[in-house]
Amino acid sequence: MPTIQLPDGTTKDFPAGSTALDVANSISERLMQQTIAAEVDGKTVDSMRPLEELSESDPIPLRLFTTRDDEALGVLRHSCAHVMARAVMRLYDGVGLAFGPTTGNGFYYDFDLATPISEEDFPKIEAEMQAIIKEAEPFERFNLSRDEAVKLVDDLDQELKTEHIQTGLAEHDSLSFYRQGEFVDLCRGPHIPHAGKIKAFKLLSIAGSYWKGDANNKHLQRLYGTAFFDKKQMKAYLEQVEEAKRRDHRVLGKQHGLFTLSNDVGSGLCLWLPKGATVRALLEDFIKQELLKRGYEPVYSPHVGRVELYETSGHFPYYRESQFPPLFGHPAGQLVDYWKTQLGEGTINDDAESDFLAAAKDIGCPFDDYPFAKPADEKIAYLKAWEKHQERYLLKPMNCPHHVQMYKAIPRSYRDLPVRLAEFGTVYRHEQSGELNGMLRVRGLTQDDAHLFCTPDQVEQEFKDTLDLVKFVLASVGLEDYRVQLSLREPGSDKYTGSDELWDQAESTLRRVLTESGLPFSTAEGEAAFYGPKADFMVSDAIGREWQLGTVQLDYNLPERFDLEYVGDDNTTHRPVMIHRAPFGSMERFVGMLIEHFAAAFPLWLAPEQVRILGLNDDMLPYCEEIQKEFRTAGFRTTIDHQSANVKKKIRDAQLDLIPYMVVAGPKDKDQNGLSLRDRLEGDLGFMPTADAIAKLVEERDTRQIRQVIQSDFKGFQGGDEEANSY
RNA sequence: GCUGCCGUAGCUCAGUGGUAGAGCGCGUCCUUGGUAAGGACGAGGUCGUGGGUUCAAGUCCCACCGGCAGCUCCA
Repeated sequence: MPTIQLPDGTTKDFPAGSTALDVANSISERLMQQTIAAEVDGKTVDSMRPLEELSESDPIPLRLFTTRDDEALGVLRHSCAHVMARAVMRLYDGVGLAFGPTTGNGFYYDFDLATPISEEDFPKIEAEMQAIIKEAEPFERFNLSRDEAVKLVDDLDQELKTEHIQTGLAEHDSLSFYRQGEFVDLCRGPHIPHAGKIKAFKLLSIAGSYWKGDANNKHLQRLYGTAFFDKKQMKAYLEQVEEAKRRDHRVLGKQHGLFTLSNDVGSGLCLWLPKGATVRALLEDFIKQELLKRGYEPVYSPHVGRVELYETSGHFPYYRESQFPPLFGHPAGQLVDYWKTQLGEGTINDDAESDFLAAAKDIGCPFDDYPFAKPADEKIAYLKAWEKHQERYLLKPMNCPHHVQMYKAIPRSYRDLPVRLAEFGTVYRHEQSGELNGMLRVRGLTQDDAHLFCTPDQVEQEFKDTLDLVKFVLASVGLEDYRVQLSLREPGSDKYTGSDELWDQAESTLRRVLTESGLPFSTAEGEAAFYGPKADFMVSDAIGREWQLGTVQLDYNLPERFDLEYVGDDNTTHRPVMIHRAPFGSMERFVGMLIEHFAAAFPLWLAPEQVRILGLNDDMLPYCEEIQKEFRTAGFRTTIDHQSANVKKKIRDAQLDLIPYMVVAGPKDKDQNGLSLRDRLEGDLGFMPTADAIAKLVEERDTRQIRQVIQSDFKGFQGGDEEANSY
């Protein structure tokens, strides 16, 4: 007879075999109706399984998940994925099932299917799903031994499931399945009690994918959908998706002349047009001012560096795949580089080697004493010795090695620390072509970068100050809603550099400062950089989407690799600690995100064009110019609309151009030495003296007021981690 | 990088084998007006690039370049 403990601490005995639904029913029938799943010992479980099967604890701690809980929504969606798979199997022959997990916004299922599915097939599939839901059949769980499980999926002709049991699940002795009518699927669960709980669902898109995410594996068709407990929530979600499409920075960036991409310049190489450049320059100026106040020093570094520099830092050849190829001073450079790689991989033969030497000789490198008969590593050493005298440059993939050289340029005493070197540093990364996305993912980007070199004792204060800076700059553009992800090392893993002691110290420092800061944060084990733990800012935008922007990283690795030192108060040398930090991340990504956040309607302080002056007729042009002069003197970016059109047309154009303020100037305004002001949000504000209008705008600009953002009440959009329900 | 789809005027798009179209924008002229589109006329395209098929290619085929969606990746 199990004893159940509810979250409020009360305990109660139930007959053997009682389920979470029985417990809910004992409280009220209504609660039972709303119960979707349960939590036992911190794990989400089926509401229809006997509780004593689920826990050894006494009493058993139980929490009921109802339609109001996010956990329940995940369970619902996963069950809906099963319903979708069942519908697809009814409609098509020879459907192979792969995985069908939930995502932050819905679910998908991967199918191995000869017939291509297209969006035109969605109504058909949705109708079949609706029929299944109407039947409201229960989800029934059963366990099988490995052998029985293999036999079952074999009988069902599910080759992928067979493979998965034999490889991915090799360590499981017993495997769970769920049956719903004729549909049986290998699945960890949990599920909703019956299909009737799905009150709103929709298929969203079809896409290609690969078995287990590997491009060498079988190609699959992935069908995406979403589900909710009621139609209203789903409608809100779908509207949010539409709103996101309307805010696409690639469309708005083109429409408003913010940035452009050119085939001839190259993929992922963003061209900042005057208006976009204005926004960026304002943000950069703003940050520069702030950094000066906080003790940072500006530096500049070139866009290339010798390959040796990145060999020392450890980024070359490790990240070679995502770097632009090296620039070689000698024509044989590339040849030698290639040959070295071949030697390293052991994919060579004598003929190829002779060809290589002949080719090298042709372009001026006889290599007379090449160690022909020696092992590959001696040959590599020989070629490396040659390379050492050659020029080999890399477009810089990060700024740290350059800043490190600046630190090393002069001897440092503990009295000089912390040293804070800041630069808008442009770096180049050869991202895969399929990854490029407008300004959000590019190949040339400018980080609002800085490196802090400090003593171990100073780390805590510096980290605290950095958090404070990030909070301040985000608030200045109206981004107040964010959380921090603290990325820690994976315990027991050997892929990190630095002693356990340093890591423990670094991680506990970050954790302590984050806790004291009051910022919401979550931890992610195994997500740390190889050189140290980091704190990433996950920022929510106006319509509730989350973006990873700024980052703060502790680094014990580069100081070691570059042998950085300072002289301590004990007159011996010590190793400084480095902090990498970029509040915006990159200017490209940040401005791209801001375009979507504001839907290109930038607040007054950031608007490329702040005030547009509209004359009532052409006779007013001289007066418009007088007004413009006064606004310009006050530091505003303004233009005069010279169209020979009526004021309605000029206002419409200015509204569509998202200009924060319009000045309408007619004879009546001129007579009274003033203007009529129009706010893009409020409309006509009526007549006011020019000085008053300017004072009003100066106030709004200098306090960096944010007036136009719609704050969404839809939370969790694009949020949340993927949940792997399918084992 | 992989799979699929796409590439026509500055922008958004129509045009499926027989001499290139619309709307918006742009230019000129008329209009001179009070808070989201006044009117007329006009300029503008070797249809992404290179091959091929055909009497004939924007249209069909191939390759390349670029874009989009998804996958994979992101120091």
